[in-house]
Amino acid sequence: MEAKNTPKVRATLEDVAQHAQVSLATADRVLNKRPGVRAATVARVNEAVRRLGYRPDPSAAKLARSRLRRVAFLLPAGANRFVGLLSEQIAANVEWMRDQRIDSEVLAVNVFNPGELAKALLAQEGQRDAVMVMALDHPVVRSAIDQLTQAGTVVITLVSDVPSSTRQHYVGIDNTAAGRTAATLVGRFVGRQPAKVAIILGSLSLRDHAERYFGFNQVMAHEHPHLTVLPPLEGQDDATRNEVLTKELFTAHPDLAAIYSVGAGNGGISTALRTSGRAHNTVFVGHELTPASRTDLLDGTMDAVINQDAGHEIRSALRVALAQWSQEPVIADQERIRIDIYLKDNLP
Amino acid sequence: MEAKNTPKVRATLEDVAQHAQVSLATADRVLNKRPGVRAATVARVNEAVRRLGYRPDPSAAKLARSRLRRVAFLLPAGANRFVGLLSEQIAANVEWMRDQRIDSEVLAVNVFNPGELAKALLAQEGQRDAVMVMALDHPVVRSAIDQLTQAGTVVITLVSDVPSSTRQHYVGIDNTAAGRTAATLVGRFVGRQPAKVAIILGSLSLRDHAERYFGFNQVMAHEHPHLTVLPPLEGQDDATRNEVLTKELFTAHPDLAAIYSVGAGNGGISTALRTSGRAHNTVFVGHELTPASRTDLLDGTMDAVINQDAGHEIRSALRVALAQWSQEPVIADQERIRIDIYLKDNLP
DNA sequence: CTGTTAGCGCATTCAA
DNA sequence: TTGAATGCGCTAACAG
Repeated sequence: MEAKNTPKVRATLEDVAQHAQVSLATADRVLNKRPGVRAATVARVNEAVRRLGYRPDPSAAKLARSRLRRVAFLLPAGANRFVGLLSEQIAANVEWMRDQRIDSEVLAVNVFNPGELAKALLAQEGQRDAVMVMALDHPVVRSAIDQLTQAGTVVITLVSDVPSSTRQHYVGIDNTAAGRTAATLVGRFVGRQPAKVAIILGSLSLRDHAERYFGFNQVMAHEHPHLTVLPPLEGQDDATRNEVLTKELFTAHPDLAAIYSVGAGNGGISTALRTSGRAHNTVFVGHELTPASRTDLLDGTMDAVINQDAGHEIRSALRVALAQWSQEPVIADQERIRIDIYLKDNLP
Repeated sequence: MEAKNTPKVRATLEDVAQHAQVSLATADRVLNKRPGVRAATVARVNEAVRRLGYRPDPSAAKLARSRLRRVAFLLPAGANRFVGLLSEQIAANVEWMRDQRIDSEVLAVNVFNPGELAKALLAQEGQRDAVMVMALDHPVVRSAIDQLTQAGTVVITLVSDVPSSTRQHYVGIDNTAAGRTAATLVGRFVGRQPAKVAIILGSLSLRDHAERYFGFNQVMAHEHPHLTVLPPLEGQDDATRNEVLTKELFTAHPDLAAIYSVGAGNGGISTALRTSGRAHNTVFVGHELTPASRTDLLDGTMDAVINQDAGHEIRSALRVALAQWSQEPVIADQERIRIDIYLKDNLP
């Protein structure tokens, strides 16, 4: 059961250099893709790397490196609980980042304005080794991302993807699957009798919201045809607006059986449910585990919360960046962000 | 938003030594709790560590260390799918372990025999820096664990805990909560009409099974009183036995509404459900995501799978050990093993 | 009980 | 375009 295929004594860059008949410095140059080495030499070194199964020792590399890698997190400005969690997790990982020779900074950006976001992105060119961005999927933003990656900056999209861009990686959940998951929960919790289901979301122009909505409808249509899905209501992720929308919903559809909240601002929905005395007989499924949604889950106002772990997302983004810079290995299934389902019973 | 409280330039052991007026070697001795230093000197060094906010650089420490830390994984012998997943994950992490100066070995033990397990544990004394064990909670085992930790070996229980022992850490889920989670799923999926629910488990003498059973009953009794929970059936985690038990269940209770499978051997239950044509109208909730349970979920035979991520458990155990040995930081919420709920829609 | 010293494997000047 | 030399922060062997 032991790892017998990996040699007990690891090849060093020095070994590679010897086998390739070059100096340590040259070997290092080709390893780190630095210019100023003849093509033939590059080939020789790479061949030696292959033959020896060389992989750099991350510890040695970090110790020797003087310069810190600079990374920027571009997060939406404004008070969104989930974004707050992301910031907290960034803060919680500064020590670890120091150990990894990473220096990070959080920049608040008005994400809803594509122009501003693009400007903020472009301002990072040359300033950072990586930028992690919770982006709006818009042509202007896409092109800014592309320009950044051209310039050699690692770009990682966070939570909401910009799939058509050249970003190196997306860290976040599959939002269509998340929508489907919500639908199954709602469908099974409501039961077999015909009923109405409402959807409240921030805006259909947000990629993640649109995808969740799509997934939700898919499953509803195919697997729960006895349930009627009402037209989606856009509350701009605002609790106050959501509260109003929810109340209107109740008057228009006294027989409403369930609500799926796609975005933020769940507090408003909870309030409406509670004040109207319908908290326990309306199925309410929403996203993101926060102190508020946790309470709602425990007191029965919410029935399930679908979550993406902010801590995992931050660490994953960082690990992926590290892997891009060096030749460090990435454990694929460790970097897959899961769609967590929380009931009152399995809260962390 | 930047980390302004942590100094840009990190204190080194050398700095600590200077401030404490000792040599590097002595500083290192007290840092690593090695003997042969006067109490007064120890105090001076520790004071300097505190004042400077010193934390060792893990990269430097790993680079300098020649000896590998030796860890043993003691896993149940015999073909259990989940245990297989654990082994796979160990294998998948050998590269990473090498980077961390860890050398691991997997030992198959007959876990159901306390004497054998204890013997295997004791055999590790002096041989390993840490042992990760999927243990049976039994006095003989507990005392073996205690003896190991006395000897300075880090012991980490995996998947099933031995709480009364002096093991440094438990890596696994809260099984009572997992049982509660299962109950809520079953309760909500079955609906409001009175019905019967069956429980199949490996053995009530296994701590994790007993805890899940307990949690399940708790929630059933308090929140779903209209559901009748039948006496638990013990199938020894064996698929064949479970199939027989399930068939007997159907003849004895033609109106059975749900089955909660606490342990392994779900294949037998699925087979019984399918051959009797009840796969889609019996709620079936079980544990551990394997290729088989994944299929059952997708074809509707299973309704939910409660999982603990084998990969996370292995990496967590390793990280915790690393933290015990050195002063490396542990990110608490990263080490909490979550109770994952999988429906057909959020499969990874 | 304490100090001196020599690397660990790589990044990074500075020369050639 | 390439090489030699230095040092990152720590561990560990060796001296006293």
